[in-house]
Amino acid sequence: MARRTKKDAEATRQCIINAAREVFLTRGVSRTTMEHIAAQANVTRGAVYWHFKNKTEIFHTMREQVFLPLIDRIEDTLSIANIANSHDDPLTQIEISMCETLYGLEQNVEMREIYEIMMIKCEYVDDFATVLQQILHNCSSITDKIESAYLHAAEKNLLGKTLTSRALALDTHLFFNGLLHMWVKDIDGSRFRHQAVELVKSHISLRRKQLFL
Amino acid sequence: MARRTKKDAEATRQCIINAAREVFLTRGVSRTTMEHIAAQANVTRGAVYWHFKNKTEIFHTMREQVFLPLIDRIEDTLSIANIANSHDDPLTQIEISMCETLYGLEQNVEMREIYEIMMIKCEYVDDFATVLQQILHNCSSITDKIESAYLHAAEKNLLGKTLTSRALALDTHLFFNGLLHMWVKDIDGSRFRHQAVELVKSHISLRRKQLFL
DNA sequence: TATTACATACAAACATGAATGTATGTAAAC
DNA sequence: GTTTACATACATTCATGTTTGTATGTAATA
Repeated sequence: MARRTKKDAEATRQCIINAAREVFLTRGVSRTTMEHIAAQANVTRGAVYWHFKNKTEIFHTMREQVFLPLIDRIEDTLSIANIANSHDDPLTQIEISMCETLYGLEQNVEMREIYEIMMIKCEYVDDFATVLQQILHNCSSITDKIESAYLHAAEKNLLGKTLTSRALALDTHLFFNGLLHMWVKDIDGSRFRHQAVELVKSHISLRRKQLFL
Repeated sequence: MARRTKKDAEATRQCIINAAREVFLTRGVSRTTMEHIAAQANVTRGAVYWHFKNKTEIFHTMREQVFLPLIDRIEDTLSIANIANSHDDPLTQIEISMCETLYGLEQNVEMREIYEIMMIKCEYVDDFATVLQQILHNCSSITDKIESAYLHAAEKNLLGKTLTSRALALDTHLFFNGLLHMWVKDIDGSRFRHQAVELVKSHISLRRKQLFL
């Protein structure tokens, strides 16, 4: 086949990224070869090497395409401005933020698959070690956002316990991190997925001050 | 080199397992070759193939050697008999169980490394997919144990909130799962490791009924 | 408008280096 | 003497990256 138009080329490129995601998911990142990706995308390795330097570059591109917007959205939902302007109280906002992510996982196949790849189909060594650093950085950032939401909640006297907002935020973040991991590992959906939202609500309600004691 | 005594052979075998762990940690499981392992153990591939069928078998052996006893210990600490007989209350028992695991991670290099390998240096596909199932099974079991501990706590009127023991147990388990993940990923120890025990205590104290309201 | 010159988007072939598993050799233990 | 515990050598497969070939798009030129 000969040269295609720019639009076609871009389609090919995206096709390769999608193919990579599918193969990564079934074979794991390390065991996936350029040939696997090419075959899945119905092109030759030549095409793949034309668009990407190597497998690592495909991985990073794939990740950034779905993951970074996602992080942005979470951070946005939990931003101070959003918390302050919302008609929901801060605790509900935290709850909503987590539920939205879960909803995204349920609805968006790409997102679900990339999460799965990053959690249990990828080895964080060499070129991939930097991703870990980015993840840690994102975690810090999100925890900070949650903390400030809890601070707001404390100001509004919504919290029942005397833990610091920092401790609450870390606890929430670790809970949600654990939940996402189990959500992904629970492939058949029987153990966690069906009750994930309930678990989030329980988690938040544990923090809420009980009225009418 | 020629034939050694049985004792020597067993030492060689263990040496290979240790070598594998070290190489898995730095190179990831997939990218580790039999040659890498052999070199690290100061033997040839011949020796490795004599003791193990292939890399997967080494991995499973390594994992079972450290991980299974660990699970047993956690389950033991949280067993009904232990909870009932202890002079500590059930909530403290849960706290102790988690702290003991953290202490183990801090003290035991092998345990720490294997955790790290299993969490971020291994792709759960093909032969390794079964490990995921085992992990899920262990998780269920531990969550059940935590739940029964919370039930005891409820009976003793130690809990502050009206959540079910099941919900509390799942929340705790997810929290701890998330904590372990961050503990492992936080290689330089600056973000989580130093405050891990505090986080566990905060988590439990959130559940405890406040006296003198 | 037609021609020219070049860049683009691949396919196909090639060269090289691993990595695996197996087969064979061997010396010492039992 | 036989088995054990390896080391060494071999055959084969696989994956990578590069190079080369080529048909077409595209833009400048005349």
